[in-house]
Amino acid sequence: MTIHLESIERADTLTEQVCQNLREALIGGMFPPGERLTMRFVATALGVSLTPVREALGILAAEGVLEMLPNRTLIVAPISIDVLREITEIRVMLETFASKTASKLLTENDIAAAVSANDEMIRATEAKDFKRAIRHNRDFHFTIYRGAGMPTLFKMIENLWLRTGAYVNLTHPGFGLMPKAVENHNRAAAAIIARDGRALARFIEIDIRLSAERLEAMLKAKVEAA
Amino acid sequence: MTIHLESIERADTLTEQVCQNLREALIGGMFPPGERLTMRFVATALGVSLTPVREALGILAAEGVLEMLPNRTLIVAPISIDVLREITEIRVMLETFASKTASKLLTENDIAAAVSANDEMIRATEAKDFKRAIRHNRDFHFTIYRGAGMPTLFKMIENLWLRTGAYVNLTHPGFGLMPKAVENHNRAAAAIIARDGRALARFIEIDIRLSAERLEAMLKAKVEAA
DNA sequence: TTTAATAATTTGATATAACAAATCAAATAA
DNA sequence: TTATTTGATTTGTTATATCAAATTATTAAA
Repeated sequence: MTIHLESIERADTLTEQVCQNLREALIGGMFPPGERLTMRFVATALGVSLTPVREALGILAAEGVLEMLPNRTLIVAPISIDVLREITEIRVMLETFASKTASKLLTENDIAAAVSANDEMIRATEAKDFKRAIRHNRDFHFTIYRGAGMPTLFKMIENLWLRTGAYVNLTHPGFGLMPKAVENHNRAAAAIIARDGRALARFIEIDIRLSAERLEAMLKAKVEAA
Repeated sequence: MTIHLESIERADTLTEQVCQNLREALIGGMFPPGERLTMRFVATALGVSLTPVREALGILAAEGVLEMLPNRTLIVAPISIDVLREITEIRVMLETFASKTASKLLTENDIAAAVSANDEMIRATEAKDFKRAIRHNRDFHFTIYRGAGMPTLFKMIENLWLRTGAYVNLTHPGFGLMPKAVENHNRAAAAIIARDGRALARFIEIDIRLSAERLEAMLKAKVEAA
């Protein structure tokens, strides 16, 4: 007899949990860039010992999400304008490639999910619920990128998003309301439905560059203020 | 009085040293893909405690260089053909971009270094000293990529190289001798001197695809053998 | 001899202890 | 008051101890 049972997944390691926890906090804009993260603080906040926290922070630092100062202090990595521009060009390459690849592979479910995420995002923006809007924006993009079926590419894109994540909460309010951006998003959704990879890639690129411009303006303002 | 002293760099953390050590071993092909790495083995081999080893392995695993099996065992990440193709496409995008950017920025020293690395690589290949050839090939490529002045991009490229690193030592002997590859390398060197970014990018792409084909053939042979 | 059950060993996960470097606070001297 | 020095505290680094899961070795049963 061969019974088909679901394979039991072992519970995540504490390190993985801490990592994920911090990632979500970063995406949620809980820590502003430059904020210092001490190990004992994170450890007591999450109720674990130093060991898994240290490992998690080490991983995030290796990914460039956190930055280690010469004193060995870890801070949420601030982004210079140069690095932002660099990340933007890389994002354009990777995300347009993922979009083109995905457009042929997306299931009907994927398409429905992406379109609904887009709708929800616009609705949330209109309701000025920016946290929700940001989440749905993420869902929209990542539903597409995941659909490309390329795990390495996906991970790389995720990482680049994470690195700007701490800033997104700061730029988005104004950005979400821009008619240009909304219109662009809707066109992207239409391109998904039509499985028009080239068009989708074009709109994704515009989306990336629009938000990068936004962020750059914000960074410049910050530099001047200092 | 203001004396200008060189800033003292703190010695690397044990974790960083272990990380670097393992990276070099991987590049050098010391561990075949699939090889298991136990923490205690690495720890005693390097004469440190488990803690820094565990952190280093965690980082390498997060980077995809090592793979964690369901049992929590860490092995040198084997590469499937699908992932190889994925990595190849990403490499083409990132490395041609880096090449184009670098061609305008390279200093005369950089150019000299790249050209000399190329010469050395060909000479080492002719002498059938493949270890040396591999090292100089790396130097050639990374001198260019570093010249783009894009730290994030550079890190990403480095990581992709590392992931195929464990295989390179297996494919290279035959590859290095291919007249097509040698000729292509020489043309790339000429393009660097001429600061012809577009041409350089073209040759880099050919180089990537040639070696990827090589590797893919090897992987297929391996799969059949199993 | 092969299989099943049990014991011994290895290995990864986590917490804690100990130390050194860095930071901060308080006290003292200018 | 301002600057300097000393002392106390925090923080990162590393090693070790402990435990549970997994693997391997051994023994007993078929």
